[in-house]
Amino acid sequence: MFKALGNPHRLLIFQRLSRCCQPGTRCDLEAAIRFSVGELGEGMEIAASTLSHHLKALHHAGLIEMERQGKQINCWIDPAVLEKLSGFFDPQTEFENIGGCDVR
Amino acid sequence: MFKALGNPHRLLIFQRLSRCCQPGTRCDLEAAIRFSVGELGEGMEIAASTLSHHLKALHHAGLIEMERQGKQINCWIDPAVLEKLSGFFDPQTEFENIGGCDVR
DNA sequence: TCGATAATTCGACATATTTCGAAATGTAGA
DNA sequence: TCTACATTTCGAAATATGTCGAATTATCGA
Repeated sequence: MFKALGNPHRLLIFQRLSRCCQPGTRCDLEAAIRFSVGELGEGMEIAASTLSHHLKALHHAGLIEMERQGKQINCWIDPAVLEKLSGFFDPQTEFENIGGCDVR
Repeated sequence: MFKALGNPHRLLIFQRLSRCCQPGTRCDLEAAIRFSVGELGEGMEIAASTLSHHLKALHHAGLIEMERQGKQINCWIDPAVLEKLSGFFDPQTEFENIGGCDVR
């Protein structure tokens, strides 16, 4: 997961998807902010194929979810992933691997 | 920082240093667990030069502190780094760059 | 069915990363 | 001062990553 976040383009994509709810609100899967692949690439000077490659890496790492919605593919972050990641840096929390996460 | 944590050896080193205090205890700089370079490499089948290289990368990323203590060099994590990193994954927290952190 | 739009797969290439061993540096103790 | 120990610096080599353009797949609407 950290390897996936270690690339500037992928980190930016992840950050765009991270702002999943308004301040004072609690995040849930339904409220999770969603962007299509094309929208995520806006402002990033990167070829479509490269963008696709990065999204695949993020998904493969278990960081983002993807689902086709008509012509486009929507991406979002499961709030549980954010909680797990946050907990990783808390010495009091015991870290466990997350579902779709690709561990070698 | 995530790029630095993205390597399995470096992540292991970071995790060893992360358990900075006992459950129920609050972490502080004094209580931070410290390991020498040699101790950190124990059990990792890696050349000393490679270990040194990884430690340098972690330090350069602002993840660990290093200080010579006689013949050896001690390493530890500033608890503030753990809090910052934890906060990065909290949508309610505004993330700011940390002191020694190397941003490009 | 055909064309347009959205995204992915593939192959190629330049650049980065990981790793090692040999040599160098810094420190403590005999 | 000389030696042993701990660690770093310096190339060099193998492997991995990031990037692109061209071709392909999937879906919608005329």
